[in-house]
Amino acid sequence: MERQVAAVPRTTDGDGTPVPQRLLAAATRLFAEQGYDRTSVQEIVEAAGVTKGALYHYFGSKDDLLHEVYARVLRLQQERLDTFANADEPVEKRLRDAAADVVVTTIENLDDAMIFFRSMHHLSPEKNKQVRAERRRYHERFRALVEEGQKAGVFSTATPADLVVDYHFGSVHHLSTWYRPDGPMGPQGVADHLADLLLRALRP
Amino acid sequence: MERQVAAVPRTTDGDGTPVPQRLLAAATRLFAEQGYDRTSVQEIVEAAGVTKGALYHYFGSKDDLLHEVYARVLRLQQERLDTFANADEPVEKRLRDAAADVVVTTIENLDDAMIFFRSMHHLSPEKNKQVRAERRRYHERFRALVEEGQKAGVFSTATPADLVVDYHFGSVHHLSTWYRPDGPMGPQGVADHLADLLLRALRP
DNA sequence: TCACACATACCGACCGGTTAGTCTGACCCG
DNA sequence: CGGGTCAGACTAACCGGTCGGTATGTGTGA
Repeated sequence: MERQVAAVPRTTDGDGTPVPQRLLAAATRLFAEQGYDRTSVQEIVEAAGVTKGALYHYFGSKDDLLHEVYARVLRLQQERLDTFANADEPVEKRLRDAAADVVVTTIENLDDAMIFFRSMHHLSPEKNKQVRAERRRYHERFRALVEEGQKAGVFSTATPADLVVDYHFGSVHHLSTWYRPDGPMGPQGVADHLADLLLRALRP
Repeated sequence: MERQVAAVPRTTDGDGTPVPQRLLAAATRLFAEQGYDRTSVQEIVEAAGVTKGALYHYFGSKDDLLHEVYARVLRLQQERLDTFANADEPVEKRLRDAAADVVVTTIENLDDAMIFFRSMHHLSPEKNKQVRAERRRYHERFRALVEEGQKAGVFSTATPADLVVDYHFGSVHHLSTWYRPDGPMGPQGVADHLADLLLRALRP
């Protein structure tokens, strides 16, 4: 017999997942499918099997819901990048691994990526600022990798590191536009190719 | 003394620009600033100095207005690409020129680019399909350039041409996210660097 | 019995689109 | 040359519907 942990709300309906997670999952799917503005809170609560009262009990606003989606993705990606970037490997391998990993995880969470790039401007100014700040941290960690390689002489210095990073993230950003899971290439295959292009462009 | 050309509507108010163009310009600016869904037709007509009747006299729907913005951009970019791709030059110069040019024109029309990548999913399914088709034509002309170079042996065949094109357009797509006109680098500088990265990645 | 976790019912604002009508310049006919 | 007429360009007023958000009620486990 198990006791309920106090921090977890009791109601889980037929499903075992707690309500806030269910709301977040439903919102993520619907935002990706229809866009933020075209998804009504009514749709979200219906998809999660609750009512608006429940949503506004856990989240301050529709905007908050979107912000939570962002926070989750950002945290995940920053963790992964740090792991790869701080590994005990030569810089070219660390950069390649990090570059390929962001492609794989982006493909594996295409919904989040779609929302991320399509709906950022729907966030309230302050939340937008906050997200941008965390995003910059991510960008800078990645850029540091490139600069490290440039200083060590294994990467070309022909292009400023900032631009190199934007170049690569552009292709990541773009994935949600063209990548199809039923296409000829799997996530790892795409990741290998894109990381390869980056490394080839950086050859001295 | 001049006669009015019959094809041009008479009313131009204080400004000399005809009403449909004014509506299109106002819509472009507002869509880029606030997004499609958050821009009401009321805002558009107020910015253009007319009323809703005027808008619906010239355009079938708000959706039509967006489609017109797309059509203009697509036509422009396809023309420019064709010019560069069909020039009498070695393939590596044609690719470089085309790759750099799309960066420059994108930066020079950042509003349109922003709308393009952020609001495509707001188009009605049929208009979306139409835009996608024209966009594919563009993609394929670009890809043909890469393949031509690969067959000629001047570009590496390590990466499928399709992926190379998506890689580059990813960075173009991404421009509206990070490029700032008051930043340290001008359009041509960015274009040179991005084209350089592409060509370097394609070295055999 | 009290705090929490929701459900129910409702609000004012605003949206895209429509409708009926007005103004005006161009053209035709005598 | 002149005045009637007609189409096109637009205006003002309005519509049904939907939206995000809220106020209040209720059941329940601790």
